[in-house]
Formats: sequence, C-alpha cells, structure tokens
Amino acid sequence: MTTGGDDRLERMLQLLRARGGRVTNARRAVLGALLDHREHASAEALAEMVHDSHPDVHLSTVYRTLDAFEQLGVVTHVHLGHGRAVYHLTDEIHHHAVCERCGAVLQLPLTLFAPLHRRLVDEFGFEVDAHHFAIAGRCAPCRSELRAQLSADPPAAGHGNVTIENVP
Amino acid sequence: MTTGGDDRLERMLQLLRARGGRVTNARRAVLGALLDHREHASAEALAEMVHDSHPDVHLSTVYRTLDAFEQLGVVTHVHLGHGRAVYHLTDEIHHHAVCERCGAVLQLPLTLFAPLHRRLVDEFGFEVDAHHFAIAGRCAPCRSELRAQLSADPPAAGHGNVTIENVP
DNA sequence: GTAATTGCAAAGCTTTTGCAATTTA
DNA sequence: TAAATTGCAAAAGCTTTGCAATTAC
Repeated sequence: MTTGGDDRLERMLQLLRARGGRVTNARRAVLGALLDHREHASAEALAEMVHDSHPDVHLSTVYRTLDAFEQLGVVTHVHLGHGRAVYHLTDEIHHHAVCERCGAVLQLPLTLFAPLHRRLVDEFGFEVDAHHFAIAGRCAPCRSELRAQLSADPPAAGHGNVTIENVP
Repeated sequence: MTTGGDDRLERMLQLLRARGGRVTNARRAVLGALLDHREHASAEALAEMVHDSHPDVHLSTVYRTLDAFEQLGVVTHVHLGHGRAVYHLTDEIHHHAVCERCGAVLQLPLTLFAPLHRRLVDEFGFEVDAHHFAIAGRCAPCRSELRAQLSADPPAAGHGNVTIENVP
C-alpha cells in the first residue's frame, strides 16, 4: 500500500496553487472524495461523501470546486444519462457505455475507438476530443435476460476487461 | 415536388390513431414543424415554429406530443450538449458529432460506426442501441483556424458527405 | 491587506406533472 | 359519453449565481 493517492492530491493542489488558486479544506475534501471513490460520482454523491468529514461543505462549493479543477484539466465530467452528470479524474480516459435498461456503466478502453477516431479525422476532419457523452445500449446481462424472456435458452455473456458500475 | 411530407404526416397520425391515440391540431402542428424543419430542433424551437400558426399550443403540449411520438418510435431525441435536447424524426438514423468550439453538428452515417458496434457486441456483449449522445470534438474548420493561429499554414479540410448544422 | 473562496438563499433552465376544462372518436 | 388531450400553473431536478462573511496567501 502506498500513499499514491495523497501524492496525487498534493500534486493537484500544487497545480491549483500554481495557477493562483487557493487550497482550502473544502477543495481538499472534494478532491479526496474523488480520489477515494474511484468510480464516477455525481456532484451530490461527492457532497455526501465530503459531508462525512466536513458536514458544512455546501453542494454549491462542490460544484465550484469541480469546475475549478475541470478548468485545470484535472477533472472531467460525463453525461451518462438524462439526469445528473458524473465526475472523475481526467487521467483515466475511457469511453462510457450505459445500459438503458439497468443503468450499468461499462468503461471501455480508448483503443477500441481508435479506428473510428482515425476515420473521423481522415474522412471528416473531425477530431474526437472527449468521451464526454456515453454510448447507449443494452449490456450483456440485460440482453441475456431479455432473450430468456423470449426463447428458452438464456446464454451468459462475459464482460471482458471492462469495469462495470451501477449508477443509480 | 411531391406531397411526401404530408403523406408521412398522415402515416404517422394513422399510427397514432392505431395505438389508441387521438389526432389533434396541436399534434398535427408539432409533427408538421418537425417535418418542415428537417434539422434538429429543441422543444422550444418547435414550439416557436408551431406558434406561427397555432399561438395557443403550450410548450408542455409540445413536450407531451414529442414524448407520445417518441413512444411510437417515430421521433427521437438527442443530447447534443449540456443544454436542451433536440428532436428529429426517427428514420434519419445517424450519429452526431458536435464541435465544442463552434457548436456545429455533423451528422455522421451509421455505417461509420458499424465496425465499432460489431466489436462492442462481440467482445463486450454490449449492443449499441442509440445515437442518443453526441461525440464531442473539433470540426475541420475550427481545427484549421486553431492551427492557423499557431503556425503559418492554415490547411482547409473538406466535410465529405456529412450534413452540418449550427445549433446555437 | 487583498483577492479568492465559502455558505446560504435564491434564481435559472429544461422538463415534468396535477388538475379542471376541453376535445376526440 | 368515455377517454384522451390541453392549457395553465406549479413543481421538480440539476446547476449556477449574487452577496456578505470568511479565509488563504
């Protein structure tokens, strides 16, 4: 076990300071929550986590903190569905696929998208920049369930090297 | 010049009636606006168009109408950015790429995504269902401009067979 | 000391909903 | 006539903002 998380936190705070920003308990706490909780979290979820140790940090402060670090390029937010956005640290770049049935989120490796990105640049001059919006569809378990409801053999599908999260 | 639009409108209204729905002036007007305006339009934009001939159709009715036809599979909505969603007729299936700099929307042919979709099903069991969220990035003109600001030779890139729209 | 940050409350923006009145089939 | 639809007003859900008080540097 290392103190990698703490190091990162300090590095991010350094960057903030270097840009004229000020390090406060609220910001430290929000960033800490983001580091601890390695999945995608909404601003409200982060606020709740922060409240465990800092009950007085206001939701609007969480938003402003996330915004500040987003401008520093350290944090990114994604729209996984129609509701609230979720935030994560920028270094973990990936695309998102959301199951429209159960809400599960698959994190897909960027390499999967490389050929498409290349074609978009080559043929359309469009340079994909973000993983800002999710791809919608049906995850394997849900497809199995749905198929089972129709036929008699419910096949089980694996998930490969993706991370799955449930965002309620 | 044909009356294809009117035909389509009537067919859609037929479908609605067949499912127990009722055809009203408001619905006719909303669908008409969607047919006339062949680009993506927000609910509010559609309401404004409708108001030209039917000033009393309420925005909430527009939302409810769009929702009704979306359930019939005739209409689809897309999130192009952080703000309001835009609606279009379902038959024109395509993906969207939005330029984060100028807001231009590229409509990309689905075939471009076929290989990716196939891999997602094969390797991850994930079945892409929608074009529900846009891909963010930089369009060719903006890339040129940005490059021109840095270097001395601003190359011009073509747009191929995509449709470009400006969504303000 | 000065500028940045915070908590709070209030507003903003898009979308949804309850309800009585109206309209469709 | 019965059920669906509408206009209106109000609420809901997420996010942003104005402002005076506080805090970091």
